[in-house]
Amino acid sequence: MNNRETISKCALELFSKRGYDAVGIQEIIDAAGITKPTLYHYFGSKEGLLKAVLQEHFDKLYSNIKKAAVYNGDVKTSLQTIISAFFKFAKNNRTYYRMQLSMWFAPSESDSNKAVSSHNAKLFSLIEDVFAAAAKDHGNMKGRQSLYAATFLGMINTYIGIFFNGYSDLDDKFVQTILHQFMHGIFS
Amino acid sequence: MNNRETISKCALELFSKRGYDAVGIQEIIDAAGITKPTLYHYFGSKEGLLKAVLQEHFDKLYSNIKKAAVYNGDVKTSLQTIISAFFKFAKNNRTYYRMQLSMWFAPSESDSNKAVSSHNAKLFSLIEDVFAAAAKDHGNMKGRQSLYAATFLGMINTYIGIFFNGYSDLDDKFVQTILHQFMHGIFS
DNA sequence: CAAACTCTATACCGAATGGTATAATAACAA
DNA sequence: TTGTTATTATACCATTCGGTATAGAGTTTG
Repeated sequence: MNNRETISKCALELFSKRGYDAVGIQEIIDAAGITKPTLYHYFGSKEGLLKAVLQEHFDKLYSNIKKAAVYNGDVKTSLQTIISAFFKFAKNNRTYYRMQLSMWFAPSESDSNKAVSSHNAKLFSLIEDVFAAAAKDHGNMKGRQSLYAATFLGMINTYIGIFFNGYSDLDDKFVQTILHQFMHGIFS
Repeated sequence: MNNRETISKCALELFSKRGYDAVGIQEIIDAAGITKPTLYHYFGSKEGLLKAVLQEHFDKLYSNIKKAAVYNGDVKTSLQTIISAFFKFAKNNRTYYRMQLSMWFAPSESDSNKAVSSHNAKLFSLIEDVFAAAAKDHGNMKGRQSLYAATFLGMINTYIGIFFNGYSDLDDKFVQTILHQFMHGIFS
């Protein structure tokens, strides 16, 4: 592993554990065993480092969800596929997803939230599009894509948070639970 | 309004908007129009200030939820009352609830999360107790109080977050939605 | 070999951080 | 009036913050 990767990895771990604002550059370079100019050579600034770290992992998440977020005529199947994709990613990238989750809920004018907000918007519109497409077959869903997407993502993240806190595993039974809950909220 | 209250109010607004770590003492005293020794006289430290601000508002929230979290034989009614209590409080204390929410999702080793974790635990056990009591009438709920409480609180906070982001209002119809969704998750 | 480029270390910068020692002011009780 | 206590301001502290100027080393290219 080269210095750039080492820095990125250490930064992710520290940001995820203690938060972006609370972690100083000094701490990162100590953990990575390098010096400041090396970090600034690769990332330019603390903010640049955060953005780079986010980008790396988000790209993976985005492509996974993009593959999953396809409406083929059956809402239930689509949503189930999406939930599974999120769960799988969260399990395989716990440190990153923890950080992303905390930044998503961070104050709107914090650097953390600003850094993830565009990513979240991209993810959001992916989900929104599914509901928009499904609205053609289900008239009662029309004009509610945004609300549905927000609710759906909120529930997914709720369950991932519960998983992180050890209250449950993210197994197939859980996928069914969230799916049923959500569908019942929509169609009743 | 005396100096102590002014400081507390300004700190809440700044913490809620930009996050605890990102806000410096200097900024708070500038906003409050006082000087450092005054702040340190009343609160002792930055952490003491945070704890005091949290305590003030949490006490109100806790007593509201405590009144609402009573099981009288009907799960649905109990949960509905709890949801309404949360929604009402969130609407009337937006700034505070926003901050609490961000701190609840903050990294586990951050000062923010440490400061709210004990409060959250108190709230959590209030809800847990309701499910534990209800389990006497519904055998299938037995031993799952923790999971149910986590899910239930997660859904409530999801909807409050959606409300904060402007996707919906927290009206009675919304209470019904979350209630049905949750109940459907449990009893199916 | 020499020039150019990439990467990294020493040593430093000004500004901001959380926090405090000292003392003045004000209110109040004896 | 005098002593006491609570409250506030001036001025300061050591440390840490994010960031950089300079230059040495390693490798590549001409």
